[in-house]
Amino acid sequence: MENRIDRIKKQLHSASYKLTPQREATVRVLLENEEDHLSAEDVYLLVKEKAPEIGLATVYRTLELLTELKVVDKINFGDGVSRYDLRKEGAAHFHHHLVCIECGSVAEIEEDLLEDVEEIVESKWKFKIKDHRLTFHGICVKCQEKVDNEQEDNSELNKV
Amino acid sequence: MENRIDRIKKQLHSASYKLTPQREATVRVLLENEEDHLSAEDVYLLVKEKAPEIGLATVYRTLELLTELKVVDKINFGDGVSRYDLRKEGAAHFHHHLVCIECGSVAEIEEDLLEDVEEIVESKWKFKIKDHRLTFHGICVKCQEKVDNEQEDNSELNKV
DNA sequence: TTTCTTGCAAAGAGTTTGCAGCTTC
DNA sequence: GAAGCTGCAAACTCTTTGCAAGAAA
Repeated sequence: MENRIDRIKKQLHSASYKLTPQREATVRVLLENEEDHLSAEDVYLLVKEKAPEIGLATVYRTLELLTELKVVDKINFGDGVSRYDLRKEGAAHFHHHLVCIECGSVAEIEEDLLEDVEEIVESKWKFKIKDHRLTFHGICVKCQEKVDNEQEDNSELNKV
Repeated sequence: MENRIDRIKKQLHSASYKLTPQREATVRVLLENEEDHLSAEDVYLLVKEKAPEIGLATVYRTLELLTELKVVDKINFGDGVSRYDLRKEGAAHFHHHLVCIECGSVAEIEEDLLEDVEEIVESKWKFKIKDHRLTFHGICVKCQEKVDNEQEDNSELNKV
């Protein structure tokens, strides 16, 4: 993890920004919660635990900065808040998401899967693709099992 | 177009809603600007031309209603505003978008293209897909040509 | 010193809500 | 006249900005 911090520090420096304590605390929170899709507010609350004097505006400014440097990706699942997702190192493409419409959980797909599709789009629409956003909305395994169990329960009840 | 209004009217009725003059005006604006990706404000301004007394809140309420009935899809290209996109009749899947990072134009792709990908996702991640959002960010044909011309201009200049 | 960065508070943008009045059945 | 719908204004949420003070080069 320290290496990643160092690399991010270099990225900041090469764009003439500093890795201030506030920025570092913010980056650490993102690294420690890599699996989650935190909103600015979420990040703020977590950073506050390490650096209580930090202001929400600083968090917003840092997240904006990290987005600009492509350290994180700003995503939006349609719930009115922007979320920030650490970009995997060396990942050529932005990963995809599976959003469960039952429980709201968000899973990530690292695999590209879009190579063929992008090829078609570039040749057929003459569109030079730089980035993509792919989100599937549906029902996660857990919620599917939940429904199955309920149906089972109901049939049990009907027997009685 | 009248048929589509009629069908939307029926959809509303079957959910016990009425097609009031304000709602009809809103739907007509959406039909007349099917190619665009209007924000609530955009819709409001256009509706005001037909029905000047309409309020912004009514437009928001109508768009929410239409989203609920799946007449329109609410989308977000990350610029802070929600946009509303009329769902194509009979379209099994939500269409895709090509957003130009130069000029901001948004083109639509009707083709599904994701059949194979969805199959993989459903079997490998056991995720029951209900809907998807796919947006490519890149450079549209026009802006590519613009860049080409500029480069040409520059080389012309260099000659002199 | 000069430049960058921060925290705070205020402002801004987009959206939602409460409510009284108006329609419609 | 009950139920649904509307316009208006106020409220709310998320995000950005202005500014004086602080930290770093």
